[in-house]
Amino acid sequence: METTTEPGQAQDLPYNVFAKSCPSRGTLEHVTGRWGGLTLCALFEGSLRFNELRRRVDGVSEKMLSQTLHALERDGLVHREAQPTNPPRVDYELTPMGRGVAERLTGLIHFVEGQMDDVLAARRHYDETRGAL
Amino acid sequence: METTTEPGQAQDLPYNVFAKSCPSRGTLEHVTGRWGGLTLCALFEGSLRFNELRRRVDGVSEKMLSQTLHALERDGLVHREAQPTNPPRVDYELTPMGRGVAERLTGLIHFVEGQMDDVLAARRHYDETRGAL
DNA sequence: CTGTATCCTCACCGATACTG
DNA sequence: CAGTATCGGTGAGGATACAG
Repeated sequence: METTTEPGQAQDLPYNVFAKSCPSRGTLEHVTGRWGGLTLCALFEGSLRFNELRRRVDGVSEKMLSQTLHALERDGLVHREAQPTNPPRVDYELTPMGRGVAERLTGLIHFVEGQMDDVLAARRHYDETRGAL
Repeated sequence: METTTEPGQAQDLPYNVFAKSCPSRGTLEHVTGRWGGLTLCALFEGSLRFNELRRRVDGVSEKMLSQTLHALERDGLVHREAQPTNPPRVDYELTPMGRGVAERLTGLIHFVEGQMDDVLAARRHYDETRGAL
C-alpha cells in the first residue's frame, strides 16, 4: 500500500515543522529556545521552586524565566503549583507530556556534551584550515 | 574522592550545559537554534544542495542558511562538498556526529508533532481560564 | 547555482525598580 | 519568595544588491 510518505520524509502526521506556519514550529521553539530547553531539563530531575530554577539555569534573568515558564505552562508541558502560604511558595513540575519532551532533550544534551571534545577539535581544524587559505 | 557532582545534577562529564560559560552551551544553541535544528533534520534524510535546503526549510533566508551551515560545519556536524563545476554544485551532508544529533532531534520533533493536538488543547484551556479570572 | 556584503528594523533580553 | 512593569541597548535576522 502507498502512504503519502516520501522517501525518508514526512510521516502522515497532520503537523509538519518544516512548514513555516505550522503551529508545531512555535512549540518547537519554546522547547528548544535559549531557556526553554534548559528549564525543561532542570525540571526533569524533579520539581523546583522559582528561585531554585533560577539558580540551576545559570544566567537566566527573572524576567526570562518567568516568561519561559508561562510559555511552557501554556503549552501544557509544565505544571505550576502555587501554595497560598506566606511567604508564597510555587513549585514547577513537568506534566507527562513535558516529561516526554524533557527526556528527549536531556538525551540530546548529554549526547552533545559527550561529543564536545570532538566538536572543539573540529572547530580548531576549521579555523586553522580557513585561516591558512 | 570528591567530584563537584551535586545530587541529581551533573554526570561526571567534563561539560555541563547548565553552566553559563560551558562551551557545550554554544553548540547546543547552534543545534537547537531557530534554523540549526531544522537544517540538521532536513539533512538527516540525505544530502542536499544549498537551494534544496532552502526550499525544504521553509522561511529561512539565504543569509541565515549560509550562516547556520557554516556554524554546523565548524562544529563538525555537517560536511560541505563543493564540486568545481559550472554552475557550481555544493552538497551538504551530515557527519557521523551530526547524524547522532539529527537522530535525536528528529525524535524530539516527531514527538512534539505527535503531541500538538494536546498542546493546542492545553493552550485553549490556559487562555480560557486565564481570561476568565 | 552558491553564495557574500550591506543596511536597517524590530523584538529579544538584561537591568532596574516596584508589588503582593 | 515570587513575581510584574518599564526602559533601553544589542544583535538576530530579513531585504536587497552584488559576485564568482
